[in-house]
Amino acid sequence: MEENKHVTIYDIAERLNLATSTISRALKDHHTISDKTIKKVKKTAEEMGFVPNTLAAGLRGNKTKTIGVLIPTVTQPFLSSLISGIEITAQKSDYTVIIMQSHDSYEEEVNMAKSLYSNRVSGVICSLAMETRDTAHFHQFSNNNIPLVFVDRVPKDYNTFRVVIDNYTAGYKATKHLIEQGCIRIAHITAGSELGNLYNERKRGYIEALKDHNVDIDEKLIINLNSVTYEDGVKASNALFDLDPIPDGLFAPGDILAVSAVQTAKKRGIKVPEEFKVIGFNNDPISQIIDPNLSTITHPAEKMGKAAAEIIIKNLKSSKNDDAKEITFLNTEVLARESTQK
Amino acid sequence: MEENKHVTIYDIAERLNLATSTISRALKDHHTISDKTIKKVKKTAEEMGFVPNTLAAGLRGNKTKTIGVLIPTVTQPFLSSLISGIEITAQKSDYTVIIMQSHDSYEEEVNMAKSLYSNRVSGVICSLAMETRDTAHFHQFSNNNIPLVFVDRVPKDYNTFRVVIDNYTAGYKATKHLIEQGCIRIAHITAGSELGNLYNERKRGYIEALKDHNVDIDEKLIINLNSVTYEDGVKASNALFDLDPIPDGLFAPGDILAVSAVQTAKKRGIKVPEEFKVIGFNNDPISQIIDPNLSTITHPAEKMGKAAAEIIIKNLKSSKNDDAKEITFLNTEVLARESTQK
DNA sequence: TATTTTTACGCAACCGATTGCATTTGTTGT
DNA sequence: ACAACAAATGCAATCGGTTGCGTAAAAATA
Repeated sequence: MEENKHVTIYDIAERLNLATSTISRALKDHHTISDKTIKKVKKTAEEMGFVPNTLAAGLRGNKTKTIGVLIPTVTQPFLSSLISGIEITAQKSDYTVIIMQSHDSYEEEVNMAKSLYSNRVSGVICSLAMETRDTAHFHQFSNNNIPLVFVDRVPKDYNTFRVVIDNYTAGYKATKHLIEQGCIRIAHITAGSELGNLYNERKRGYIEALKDHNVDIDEKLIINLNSVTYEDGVKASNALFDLDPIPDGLFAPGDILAVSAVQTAKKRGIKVPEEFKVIGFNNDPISQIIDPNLSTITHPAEKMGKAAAEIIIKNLKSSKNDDAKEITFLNTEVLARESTQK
Repeated sequence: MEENKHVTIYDIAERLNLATSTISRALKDHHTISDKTIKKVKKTAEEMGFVPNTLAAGLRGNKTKTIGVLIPTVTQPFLSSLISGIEITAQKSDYTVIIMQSHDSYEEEVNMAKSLYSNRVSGVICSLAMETRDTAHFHQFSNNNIPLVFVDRVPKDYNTFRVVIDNYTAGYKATKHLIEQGCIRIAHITAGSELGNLYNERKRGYIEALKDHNVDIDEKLIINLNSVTYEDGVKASNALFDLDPIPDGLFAPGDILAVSAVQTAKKRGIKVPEEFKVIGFNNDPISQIIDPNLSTITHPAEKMGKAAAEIIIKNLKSSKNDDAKEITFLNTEVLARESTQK
């Protein structure tokens, strides 16, 4: 059992008969160190298998080159793509990413925020838990000048960076697309949520599009859900199909819901898209698997991740206390596929 | 701009006129500290908004209560479920999880392993990158007594913990299922990979099942891929459908491949399962979305994650140098759905 | 050659929590 | 009332890089 103690700069210093400060600077190509020494140090460090202790550096400098990511779950395609984007950008600037899942629980979110703070992350990227109504647990970051970026599910009353899509416009576009495909009784599924007002926004877009195109707004066609699981979607769809007449279109604010509607329709012998057209949201992988292929709204997950990480890194570099916490809007598009074909 | 400096145990000590050692111990319910003091300290800590600095503790104790996870990507359903399992277990014991993606690149894997080591993770859970042929970059963990668990895509010649399924048996079961459903010309798609020999194992199971049931082994029905993307699957399927006669069954070692085969079949007017039965692998979400629903082999991702994390934590607690690095096998099952119905 | 400037490196404090050991306070026994 | 012992707390070193400041050596200038 080789119990190699970690190699430190002290070990290198001793071997080369230099001061630790010299080693430290040499490893960072500090200009006051001669090229000869730098080469010598680096070579020796390599030979001895030196790996810097991030903790020590972080403790001393009170910064860690770590970005904390706090999201509901990693298993949703949108969120795992978001992570992917964050990670790609972070890695380019040599940042490490810590990922924590709130599982949409407020309590867990509070704990994990504390844990991230405890780990002295340099910046935080967060998509709020469904349950979250209060954002006080993020003050610890704001107050200590730790850049904080909310993504997608963002609080509306918090002065910090936000990376989002324009949910209103996206909802409008989706609904307009259905209208253009000939729908006149368009249903909508929505979900209640105080802080993450994205469903409300999508609904607003839906309503406005109906108004603008003189399509009747029928409250019976709007179903309100507490969560957006497949099962909820099935229930909502069945409720819609129990109506007489059934709606001829549906704007579902998520592909899972849309897929559940398509499958429920098929089960009940309702033809998609002939009798019932559906447009989803997110462009999840399943949207291309289902038959008929699902029309949907693109949700630029990876781009959003990259944008969020870039904001953090840029902010960390400039270290100016930019009070301007801008909101970044990314584009969405209608992806017309089979499920809304005329 | 409130520039709150972080509250430390020194601040608490000063306020209460106690030594930092007392504070530190009080916060951990050390038995040598009186209940009165403990309560007082905890209350004050709470009031002052104290959050322990993980870095300082980690530096001092040379342990961080952090588990490093090094996987190809977070966007695959299997891997994101794996993470989920790891996270759930880790959280129960108050461990933090750092996730890094190798993107199936050997070079990135080497770098990130170094980064994890640099961050002094307490343990490491890894699923190897496709490219990886050499595991020397994991010695730094083994040599320093940092528990290392490989999951799913594991090296065969490395004496450390491994959590896997029995790919051979799974492949055997899948193939046997097709035979039982009446298939006699069963195709198979496989992928080359030195270290992660799981495709080879699945193929072995396929071959053995054919032999055991006196079904002809036809090399033309075995397609070898370099990667397992949807596009590759389409190519492979088309190659199979170009044969005359076409195979009547396919064991695809991944649901993406299986789905691509089903869709390709449908496009070419081949009826699934009547003319062509397919069984996949993993039980990804898409397997329940596709029409017909895909028969598949369960792959207990979350369980594997939990098991891996438990091994790490258990090992860290006992701190015995267990030389017995056991291999944990988890069960798989055939999930018979529509795509293999008689 | 003496003096100023530049270059290269060393010294030591520092970050914040932990912990072995020393010390003080409190309690029990006689 | 005093030794003997237990309980509660303090002291100070430690983990490993980082960095401001000081200084010796080398190079440039007078």
